[in-house]
Order: sequence, then structure tokens, then C-alpha cells
Amino acid sequence: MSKKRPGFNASDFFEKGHLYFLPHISIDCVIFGFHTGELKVLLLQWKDTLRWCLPGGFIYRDEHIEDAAVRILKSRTGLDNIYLQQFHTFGDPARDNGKHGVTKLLDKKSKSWLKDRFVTIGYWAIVDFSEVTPTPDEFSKECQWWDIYQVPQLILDHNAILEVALESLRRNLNDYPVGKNLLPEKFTMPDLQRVYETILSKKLDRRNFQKKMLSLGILHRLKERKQGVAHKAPFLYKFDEKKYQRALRQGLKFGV
Amino acid sequence: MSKKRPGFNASDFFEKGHLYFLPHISIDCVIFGFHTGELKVLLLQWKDTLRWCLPGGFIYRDEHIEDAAVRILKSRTGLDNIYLQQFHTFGDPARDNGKHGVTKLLDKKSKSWLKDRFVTIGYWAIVDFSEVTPTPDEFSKECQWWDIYQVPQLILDHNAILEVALESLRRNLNDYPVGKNLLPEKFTMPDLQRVYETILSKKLDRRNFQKKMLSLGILHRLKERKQGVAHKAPFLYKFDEKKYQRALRQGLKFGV
DNA sequence: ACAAAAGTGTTAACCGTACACCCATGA
DNA sequence: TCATGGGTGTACGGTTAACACTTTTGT
Repeated sequence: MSKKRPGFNASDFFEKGHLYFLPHISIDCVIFGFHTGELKVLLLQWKDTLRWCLPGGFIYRDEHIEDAAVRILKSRTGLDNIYLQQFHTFGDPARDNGKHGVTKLLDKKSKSWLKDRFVTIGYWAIVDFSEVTPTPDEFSKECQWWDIYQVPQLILDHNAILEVALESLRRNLNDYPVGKNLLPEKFTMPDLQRVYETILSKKLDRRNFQKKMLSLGILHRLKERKQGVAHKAPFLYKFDEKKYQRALRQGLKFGV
Repeated sequence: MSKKRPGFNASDFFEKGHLYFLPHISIDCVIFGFHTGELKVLLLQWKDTLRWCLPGGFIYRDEHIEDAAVRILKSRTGLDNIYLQQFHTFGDPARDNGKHGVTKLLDKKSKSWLKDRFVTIGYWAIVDFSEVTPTPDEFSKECQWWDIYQVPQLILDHNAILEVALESLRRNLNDYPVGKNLLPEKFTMPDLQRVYETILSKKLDRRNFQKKMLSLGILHRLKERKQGVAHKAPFLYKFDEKKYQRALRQGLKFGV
């Protein structure tokens, strides 16, 4: 699948990028993580305009779009092998990096493949926050987690893309047990509940949630309990890899 | 929204199309209809190779992709204002019209924008069979309805695209009452049930189905019954436009 | 009269929701 | 010991699924 790709310097990229990449098509990734009880999204900040945006990239001319999405994800997070989902393709002709003050780097260029209208394919991913190393690209100053409910104004239609991704993630909760990717290996039932509550942005009943989750038969309760907590210590759980995979194949209903 | 677009002859299209359309991006439409108890899909047959494919097209450089999909749909069916849904974007680098014997028309050309790899955005639509006028395009010999469960081998990955569209349509049944678009104005409850059974490809209980549909409160039973049928004549129904629209906004559950 | 298809009603099983009770722990 | 959070069980109500009965019509 993945393949050695040439490196670029900035000038090459602006002037010759179209020789390597498909023109007019981009990929934008909405990378979800979970930390301190909040749903987070990974954003990049442009060096020159200081404006924030979704991490994205382009597709090599001989590259599968899924592979491109994986590559982009890996380059921003260091992670491989994560849950990745295409959710929508955005094609307003006003999606144009040459305008809207995305970056001043393009102003100087009289002509660049980047100064045109782009159709972008949206992917979202859910990752384990603790394993991510946020990594800026060449044009960005920062790569940082933002609370999903506090993201600033982003470039172009990136706020709208984020909204659609979140809706898609919520719908997906019914078919896919999301905890596995967002939490560390060992976690407690309240941890898992927090994930669902944050994504759905509503309170769930503690007792019913536990029943539901356990009834899916994809969790394995460990002997140990969580250490150093106030009040009664909750059990630790792991996902039972075998049952988890089997459940996915059979299309269990994970909804809450 | 829609806009006057230039006409093309075949030669212009092959040699200068890229001046008007976005290169490397196409749209493919899976157009569903319903007739004689069968779910149908509209297919085109190439003049030269006689191979069948999904109706598709390209995106003008200043055109919204949704508008392009509507335009393509209208040109093959004559219909405007129909239920259209983007469901997936396909990006295997092997999607290449220049190979795979799609058409011999490209063989002669040493170079054409069409002889390259294409990323295609998939849309499906559900339409009233009786109102459609299947219309071939310039390169196709036939435009014809096919039983969904009997489609021939199609070009490129079009069979796979069709499969994904069908899955998406099935999932969508829960959120969208599909009968309105697939049936004529007046229809019977058994007609409606046939639609659901065909799409889901499974038998439903006649009595429970009726109860469920009526409980949604979006149907209006007419005084008249169906004419000239063997056995007991079923009632005719219409969709109650006002209640139907309200239900859509409120996100009723239409599942069966 | 009978078979086939349609309209109506009843019942049991299932599932989501609400909530009561008990246990463990730190302040 | 008390407040807080966690684990377990029960009871209610709505929805779904299964199935019985009656009505209509052509042969």
C-alpha cells in the first residue's frame, strides 16, 4: 500500500506540485481525540496568517485516496492503523485557496495549481489522544488539539466540514463501538460513558449505559480496579479483541 | 443555481473538455426506479464497445458538484427536483478510462484529459419510473432500466459503486420515506410494501407494515379503491404533503 | 363455494428508561 | 459519618413481531 514519496521544498510544492499531485482535489481530515473529559479535534495554524484549519493534503497521481488519507493522518499524528472514515465530499466552487486570505504565500505567485478551486474529500478519524504526537507541516506554526465545542473560526468552509464530520461520527456510533480507538488500552466504565456523552453531547444514565455496554459482550473486565481515586474504585476493562472483531463483522447495534 | 452551459461536439469534448471541466474528477449517478414489482437502475450502453455503465459526467470549473449531479440526472431522465444523495467518493488509481476497454474512441487520441485517472463522486437518486424518459448521451447507444438484481458486468468499478449505493439507500430507509419518490401519486399499501421489500430484499409482514406506515401519519387514504384487480380491492393512498414535510423536518423514524 | 388478497385486532416478547438499593472510599 | 461515585437489580411503558379473524372478489 504505502510507498516512498518524493520530498518537496516550498517552492517546488507551489510551482511543481501539480506534476505529482492531482489538481483540484484535496483531502481534509477531522481527527478526533479524547482527553480530560472533552472531545478534541486536531487543528493546524498557518505560519503567516495565523489562521487555523483542518489538517489536509493532496493525492499523488498514482495514489489511492484512502492511502492519501492514511498518509496525511500519519504525518500529523505519527499514528498508523487507525479508524478512518470517509464521510462527505465538498464541492462548492467558492472553495478556493487563492482567495479568502488563507495564506499570503500564494499572493506572490502569479500562477500556482493551489490558486484554484478545490473539491475536498472529507475523512474523520478517531485516535487515542495519549499516543498522538501533534506534528505541524511545513506551512504551519502549530498543530494543536482543540475542544470540539470551542474551535475558532477556520479557513474556508472548514467549520462546516467539522460539523458534518461530527454528525457523521454520531450516526456512526450506532454501528461502531468508538471507545476502542479513543481510549487507552485499560479504561473504566465511567471513562467509556464520558466518551459517549461527549460525542452525543447529552447525559446518559450510568446504570443503563453499563448494562448496554456489557450486553454487547465485547468487553473484558479485569481483576484490578482503578488506583488512587476518590470514592469507590471502578473496575478496569479491556476490549476483548476476538469478540470485538466478531461483533463488527456481524454488525452489532452499539447505539445508546 | 443552474446556468446556461456551452454545447460540445465529440471532438471538442475529447480535446478541449478540460478547459471547461475539472480534470480527474467525475460524477456517477445511480438512478433507482421501481416498476412491475422490481427495483430498477438506469444504465447507459456505449456505442462502440456495447459495454454498460452508470450515467455520469463532469463538473464545470465554476459549478457546484451538487449542481453538476442535478444537471447530469436531468439530462438522462428529464427530471428536475428529485431526491439526490451523495454517498461515497471512489478513488482507486486504477479508475482509468483510457484503459479497461471502456471505449475505442480514446484509442485514436494520443492525448486526452479523459485518458487519465479519475476520482468519481457517487450520487444516488430515487425517481418515479413512470415519469422518466431515458435519454442516451452522445456516446451511448441505449439508456435503459435494468433490474437491480440482474445488472450485467459494467465498466471499471461501476458494479462496486452500485453495490455501495444500494447499501447506502438501505441505510437511508430509516430516515427518509422512500415511497414518495418511487411511486406514482396514487398507490396502494401493497405497492408501498413491495418497494420496501424489494429494496431491503426481504419479506415483511403485511399487517405490521400497514400499521407502521399509517402510524407515521404521512399518508392520506382516498375514498377510491384500486380498479380491476383480482380479489379484494386495496385502498388507494396519497402522501399528505404537509404532514410529510413536517415529518421530514422532525426526523421521524421511517424504518421497517 | 373456494382460494387469494386485503383490512382490522390481539397478544407476547423485547428493549429502553427510570429508579431503588447497596457498597466502597476520602474528607 | 457523610457525601460522592460505583455496581447490581427491578419495574414500567412503548415498540416490534407473530398470528387469528373477517371481508371482498374472481373463478
